[in-house]
Amino acid sequence: MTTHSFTQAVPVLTYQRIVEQVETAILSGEIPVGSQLSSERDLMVQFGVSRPTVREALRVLQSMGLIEPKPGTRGGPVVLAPSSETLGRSFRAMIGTASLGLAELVQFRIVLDGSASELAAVLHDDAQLAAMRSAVTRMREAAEGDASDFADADLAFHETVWEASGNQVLRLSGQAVAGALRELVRRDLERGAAGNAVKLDSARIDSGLFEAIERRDSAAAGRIARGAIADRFSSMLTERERLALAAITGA
Amino acid sequence: MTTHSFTQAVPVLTYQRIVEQVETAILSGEIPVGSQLSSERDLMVQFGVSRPTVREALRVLQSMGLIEPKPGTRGGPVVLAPSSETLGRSFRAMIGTASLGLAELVQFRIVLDGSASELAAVLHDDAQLAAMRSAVTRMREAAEGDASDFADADLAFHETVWEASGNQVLRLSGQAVAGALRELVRRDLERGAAGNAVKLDSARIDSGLFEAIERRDSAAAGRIARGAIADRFSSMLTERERLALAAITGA
DNA sequence: CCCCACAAGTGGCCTTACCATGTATCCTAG
DNA sequence: CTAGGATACATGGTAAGGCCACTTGTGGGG
Repeated sequence: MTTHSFTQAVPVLTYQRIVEQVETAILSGEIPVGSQLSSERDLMVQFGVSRPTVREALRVLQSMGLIEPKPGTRGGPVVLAPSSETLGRSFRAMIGTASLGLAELVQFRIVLDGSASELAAVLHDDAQLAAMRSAVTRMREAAEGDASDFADADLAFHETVWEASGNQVLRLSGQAVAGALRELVRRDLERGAAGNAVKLDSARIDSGLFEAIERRDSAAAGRIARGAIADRFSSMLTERERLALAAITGA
Repeated sequence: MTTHSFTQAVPVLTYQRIVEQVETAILSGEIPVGSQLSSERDLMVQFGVSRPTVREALRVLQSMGLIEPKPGTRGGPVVLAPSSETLGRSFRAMIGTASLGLAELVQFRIVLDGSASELAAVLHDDAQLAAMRSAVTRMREAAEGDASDFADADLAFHETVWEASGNQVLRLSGQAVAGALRELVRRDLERGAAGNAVKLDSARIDSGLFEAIERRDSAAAGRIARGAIADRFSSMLTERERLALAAITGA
């Protein structure tokens, strides 16, 4: 018996082949951004398939953020400039569908925020520094006032830190995980008296983080950012989970 | 003139509304992973639309990695467990269209691998340790042999580290970014004589990482993992990008 | 008891068709 | 000659109906 390695004989879906052809053509630059493909009716003769099949392929490409429909004469799908939107959606989908424990999200957030703060300390510019300063000020002002104002300022501060890190991936994944966490702890923040103390604490810590970034102290910025999140959520974790956190907070 | 804030009057595409409904139902956990939706023919009466419209919506959900078609009696779209595949595709798409720099991806990988290694050092169990040991051994054996064997062992090693970190988000994100990077450096690894040296280096480094994890030295594991990736890709980065890397490698 | 053939249901794909809308052209009024 | 608008055409969005290959479940025969 000759052992010959055969290749899989799975049927290749026709709409998928259209997606692949167009996708590689776009990613390789063969089809430049801003140009437009033939209309659905033209594509259906070019590929030799029916219109619904062409449309399914175009929908997939559209959901990948590669094209956008454009009606009218001289219309046709236009090739889009790549956007970070789909990447963020992928993160959200992954976090949303993965049945995640709070500890995993907290760990991930610590990792992201810590690194982003380290990078921001080295790479920030004046405008970003000003934005951070204003956000910290707003946090302090809102610490005893409306919870949503405070949350907005808090979010704006971290948003700027992510931006100052100069890394889109950090920013997008940070947004995704922060959003998921916010959902989980909403009740925790709103329950009465303890709220103000927590907010004052957060304001003080973020203030310290800001100063570390301002003096470009990368190590301190990372340490503060990591510790802040660990403290913020430690009361909601088990002993074992707190122990694991120690490994990445560097404390 | 009364300034009343009107809401956008853009027509909402029907297939898009189906996508949104199903998406939120899945992401909120209302439809559990592993279960299956009604068949296309049932969905088309539930939503009161035609089958092509249902199919377009299902294609989009499929391209997001949320569902998978399943033919046959008692069939219907099944809700998938989260995968790193779509996230990796988003990375590759953004790299391909040059809206994401290699440096950002490398930074992200350093952050993820470093933290995963720190966690793995603290949290690993015996089975995972054995798997890592075997992978490292296979790497050494394949260092002078087939490139794909080596890559497989290398991948298996890091896979186990991610798993040992006990954090699904880290694992999925790590897989995604590693997959995207692997695509980019494939040529780099295969080009002739330098290949073996690179592979021997990698094997030696991973071996050191393994030992650090084995003796539960979290700090060392993180340092080695970060340095390994920084070294591996430093030749593909600019001077300024290498400088930013220093902020997160802790070197 | 096991195995296999058959029936039913599913996704994949096609054909045809209609509608609302966006674009371009041309024709008219100034 | 120009500016404006009405008209015709092409585009995407959606619907209805139908065929095929394949997967699955089940019941009948060994």
